[in-house]
Amino acid sequence: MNNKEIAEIFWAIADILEIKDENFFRIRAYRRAAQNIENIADDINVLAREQRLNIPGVGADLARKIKELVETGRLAYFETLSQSLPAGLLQIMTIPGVGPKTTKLLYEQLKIDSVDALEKAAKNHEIAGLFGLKEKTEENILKGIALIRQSHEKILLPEAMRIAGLIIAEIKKVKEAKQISIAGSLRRQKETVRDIDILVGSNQPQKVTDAFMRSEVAAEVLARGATKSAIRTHEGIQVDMRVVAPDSFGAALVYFTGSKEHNIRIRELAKKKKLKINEYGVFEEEGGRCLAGRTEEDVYRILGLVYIEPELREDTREVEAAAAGKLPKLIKLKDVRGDLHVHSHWSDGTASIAAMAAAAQAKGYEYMVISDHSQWLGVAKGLTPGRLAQQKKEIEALNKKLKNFTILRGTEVDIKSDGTLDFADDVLSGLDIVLAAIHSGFKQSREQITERLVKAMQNPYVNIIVHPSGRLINERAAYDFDFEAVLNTAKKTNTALEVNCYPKRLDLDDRHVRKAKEAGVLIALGTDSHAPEQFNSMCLGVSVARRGWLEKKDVLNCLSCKELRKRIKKWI
DNA sequence: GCCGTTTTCGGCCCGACTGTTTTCAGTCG
Repeated sequence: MNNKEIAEIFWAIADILEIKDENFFRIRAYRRAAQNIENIADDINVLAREQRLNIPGVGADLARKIKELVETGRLAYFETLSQSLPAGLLQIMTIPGVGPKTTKLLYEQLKIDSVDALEKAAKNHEIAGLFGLKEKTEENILKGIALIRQSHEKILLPEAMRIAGLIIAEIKKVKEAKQISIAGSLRRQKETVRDIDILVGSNQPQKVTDAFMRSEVAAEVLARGATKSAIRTHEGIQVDMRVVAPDSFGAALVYFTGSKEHNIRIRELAKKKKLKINEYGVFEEEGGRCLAGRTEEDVYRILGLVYIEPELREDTREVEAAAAGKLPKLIKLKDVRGDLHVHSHWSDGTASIAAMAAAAQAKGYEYMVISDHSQWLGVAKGLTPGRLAQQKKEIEALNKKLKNFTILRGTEVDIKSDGTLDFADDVLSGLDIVLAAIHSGFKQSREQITERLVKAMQNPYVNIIVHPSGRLINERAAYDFDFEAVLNTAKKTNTALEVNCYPKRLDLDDRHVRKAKEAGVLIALGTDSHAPEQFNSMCLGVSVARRGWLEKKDVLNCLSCKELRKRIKKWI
């Protein structure tokens, strides 16, 4: 049973307890634990086995429940609890606008125990007339059901940024909008987001809201209050906007950026200092004097914290680090000096090496690695050693012509299902840099896949393992492998691990990146570009790196070309 | 159910909008 599965059970327990109207704080405790279990990259099985379950929000009781789950695959408490309510009630609770109280009411009064039954009842107008419910609620329930039946995938970062950009452009036309910022999980640069949040500083909320509603992306108005409103776009994505006075913009930005857990943490901290923090500012508990609010920096400073970058605001020890002045100085896009993973039309890319080099140079890079696929990957026109030798001539000729730019000769060599590499050592030894990757056998056992990765890293010529977990967001889960074992070998063999910047990959993910840093393993950023415009996705990899607490020194391609060549040498 | 620079007991973040109400509960973020 993995972290995700155990977290799911805790989320479900919280929902059931909520329907049963149990103690709110007990419910919150389950949710907090679930969130934290999802936030760590450590394998919870290993932690449980080695008595290392010191996860925030997990006390003696939940640790015992985790152990039970890990050891038996079941949890007696959860099974008893689930049997006390129909499973369909949890589904009903996922309908927007329908919470635990309504779910309970519907079940007790009308025996509604599934989304289908609820839909039928709403259509037959059986709901209006129940205590506190009328026709409008029936309408909203039907709308909500339609919504959850659409495919409910979270959207990828670039798509969310595109939509946010269109709305911001519209709001910018309003001269009374003094400050505009994205907020929420999008500002924290999570790899996928469920909705888009926008914050505006203005003394004329009415005018700003009008512009928001007018935006061409708006398909439907979900809520419209004096300062807070929401729309749904044609793509079905919810966009929330909040307008506050410019003097409150910083406090509101902190509040609206979240995460929820981060907000709770700093509000608790404020309380200890006899302060109250809300979206309008930081106030003295007694007297209510406002001490900060205009900028985020002010808000954090009053709390005794240095500024915390949005990407770190996940309540994963960043508040403690900020209090101790030990936050990392996060890597920035402009620190990146080259791209370590680029394809050309020699394999499955669309452009020539020269065209790719020109695009990389336009990005201000000093170098790029041409890493076309190896022969085994037939679908990608993988190169034979013969064609690799021909490619060498082309690259050497280009390098002679190029000024202040170097094309490094590499390969993305396939790690075959038996763990051997697709090129012999004498082929690999002739290259500047070697990337290795798994492209097949995703369903092999944890031991087999771990062994393949470890074996590849032990090869004296392999410098980087690319897209190490093999996941495709919303499409394919990562294959199962022992990440700690991979880190240990990476450290021992001076092998870097990639953050692949392709929007659907972002692999490693932020949690694993942070573990890699803690283990002293270098990270390589590679766009995996197959066309010139794909160099743009470097910013996504940088976001993952930032969310993983990386600094410039943790990233291989923040080095100059010369330093890079030195740094990747293997000593085994 | 968790947790401790007041505490091992008694706290636990804060406010807006909707739909239903005549002052609020439920839901959401």
